[in-house]
Amino acid sequence: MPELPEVEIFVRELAPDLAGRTVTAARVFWPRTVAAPTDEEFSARLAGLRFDRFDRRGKYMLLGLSDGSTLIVHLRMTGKLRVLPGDAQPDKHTHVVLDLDDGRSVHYTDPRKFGRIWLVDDPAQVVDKLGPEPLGEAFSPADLAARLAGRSAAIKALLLDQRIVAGVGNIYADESLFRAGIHPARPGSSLTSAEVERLHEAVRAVLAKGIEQRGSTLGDSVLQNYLPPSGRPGRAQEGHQVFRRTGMPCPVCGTPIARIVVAQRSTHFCPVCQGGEWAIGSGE
DNA sequence: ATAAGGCCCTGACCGC
DNA sequence: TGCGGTCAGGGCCTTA
Repeated sequence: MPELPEVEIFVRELAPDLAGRTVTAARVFWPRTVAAPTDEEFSARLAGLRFDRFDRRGKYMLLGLSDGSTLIVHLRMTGKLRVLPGDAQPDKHTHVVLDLDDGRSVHYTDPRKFGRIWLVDDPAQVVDKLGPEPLGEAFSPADLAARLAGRSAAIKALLLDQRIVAGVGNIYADESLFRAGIHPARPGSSLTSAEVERLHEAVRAVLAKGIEQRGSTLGDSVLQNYLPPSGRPGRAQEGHQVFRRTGMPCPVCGTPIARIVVAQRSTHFCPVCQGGEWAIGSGE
């Protein structure tokens, strides 16, 4: 699933291909993919606009256009954006195609149809609820502690809440909690300040390494959930310590990695390294 | 206000 | 081989 590192690589790879290109036509095959405005208005407004800015907020791609509006793309589970030759045929999973003035086309494909695209005047209309960028200065141990205060939900669930911190998904949540040595089911408010500091460091380190390794490509055929526009798979999955490693030895202590469900998400952790002795109300 | 559960979707996988 | 059932999963919506 594309999370912050994967989306970052997407934007970086798309930028040189799209910069200065003008959209000549927009074709929508699955209207629900376009969250706003209506698909007719989407196509009508997009024609004639030129890409000139490229940014990311959390897991959202922000593609700026020449009239000041922004094309926002969220890939969710299985969305992909590729720049293809103009004669490339849309396949059964292609939901939106943007034709460009250089004869090529941007294809949005998404087998799960969970991804969404917006065309808005102000990106805040879509991303204003997001918490701080984890790699930015606004994200500090104090900020994280404040957002966790009084929260009884599992820390794993809170890490997945985009209002706490933007861009962390299932993979990097598990990896961050492992790096910080924190059990994923711990109530958010039960973390000590030392643990919050470790978690803050872990989130940043894990995401930064994910970007460095160009994201995690956990392929399974059509559902290959992440392949950047260049088609070069990422390598971050090779560094995963716990994610989808159920039963395999913990890289630190050798204990088999366990899998539980937290917040309806599969969750992987080391029962020993991640606080085997924790219990609600036990202190320490 | 927070927490928990359902929903959207469909390929993959399992059992028969 | 084919069919039915189940699962995964981010974000949004509803319910308590």
